[in-house]
Amino acid sequence: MQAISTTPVSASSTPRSLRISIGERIYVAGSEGIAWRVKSGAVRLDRVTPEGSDYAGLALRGDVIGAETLLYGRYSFEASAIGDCELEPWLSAGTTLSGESLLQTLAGAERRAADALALRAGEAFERVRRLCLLLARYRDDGRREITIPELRDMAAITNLTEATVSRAMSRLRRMGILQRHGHRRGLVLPGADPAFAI
Amino acid sequence: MQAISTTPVSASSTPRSLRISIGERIYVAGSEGIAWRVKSGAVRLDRVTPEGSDYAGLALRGDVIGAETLLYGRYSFEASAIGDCELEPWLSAGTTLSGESLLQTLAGAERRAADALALRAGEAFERVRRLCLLLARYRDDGRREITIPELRDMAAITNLTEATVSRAMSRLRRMGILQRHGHRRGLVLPGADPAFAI
DNA sequence: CGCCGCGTTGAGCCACGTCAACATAGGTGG
DNA sequence: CCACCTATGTTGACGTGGCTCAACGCGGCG
Repeated sequence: MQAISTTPVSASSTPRSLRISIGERIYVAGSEGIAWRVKSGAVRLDRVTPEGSDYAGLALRGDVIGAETLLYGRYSFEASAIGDCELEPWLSAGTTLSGESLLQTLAGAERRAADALALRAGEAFERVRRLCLLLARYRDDGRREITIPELRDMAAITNLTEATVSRAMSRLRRMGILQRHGHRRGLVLPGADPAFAI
Repeated sequence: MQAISTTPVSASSTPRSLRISIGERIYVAGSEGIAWRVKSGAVRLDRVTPEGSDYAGLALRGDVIGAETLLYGRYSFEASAIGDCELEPWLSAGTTLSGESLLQTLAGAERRAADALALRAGEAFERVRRLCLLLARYRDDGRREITIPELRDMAAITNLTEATVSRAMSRLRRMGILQRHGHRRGLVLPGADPAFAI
């Protein structure tokens, strides 16, 4: 984990877009910065408490992170990339706040929160399978692919242990639902298995 | 459970505020209506799927429910009162959308979503205890009180079974953390136990 | 080369789910 | 008023899914 927050992006020098690699911190709670829209990838949000930081939300393509900076100037949560991410500034300085856009963001946040809650219900295998579904994206050839996050992150999201997640992933591979997942994290092609179609 | 959605509240006849009793449906997914701010009480949100409806979020005092109606005119979720509620219309027709207010709502929704996620982590007793804390409110005399939701709702929120929640509630009572909770749901006074102070 | 972080897998155990019986409150109709 | 029914909550007995603990494999890096 390499923190990029040591060189915070201020609103005055807004870049076009930002690339973050899997495993990297995007920002820490309490630091200054701007809001971002996730163009691609997956982001894990954490709430920081005196006893440590706890998983507190998920952001995927289209979601906005750090919106609270438009109010307070500082991030309330901590964000880390759990897949290679591309971010773009959201509502860059000078742009007037569009009520429509804000409402879209609010509605999206509520849907995503429901997704995150659902990932903590049901049997272990089902949870991991649904998480993979959520993380999958379509390629140009119509097949799907996933960048598998670290087990630690998948475990936090599903509220399972790393061992249990590992067993579920092994089973997904044995069943042919996931292909090509070696000993290291990386790109995986979900099969065309109809069971994966839901 | 008595649905009030059969007489939907249109934006043209906006009431000052609305009182809903514990157990009643506030609105169903797909129906027309307006957005509400929860002045007091607790609301359970559900996502409706072909296989039934699943718990999808919690709204407490200050939170906004049904904001998506400002975009689509219809509710995406289903809402039910799990405590006696007082609701007031949010951004009634004619009021211009305030970016500030929307951002406050967005930030609040994200915090609440994090709370809801946290209620599905940790040991059963801890989860139920934290849920009670979240539902407690201060009275004029400085003591706290809770309207205990139905076990079914507490079970859905914490992702436990009703039996397990019942055992946890019994233990809270035996420990003196909750007082006066008979065989029926109702008002309960949390004790001044320091363990309850967190 | 040796260390370290991450992932995998097995063995055993326990917190919680399942199932069931019962208690209590409220409603409804006689 | 009681008799009865239903919905909800309580509690016990028992089974099990997932946690714990541990050993090991593998890759990256100094």
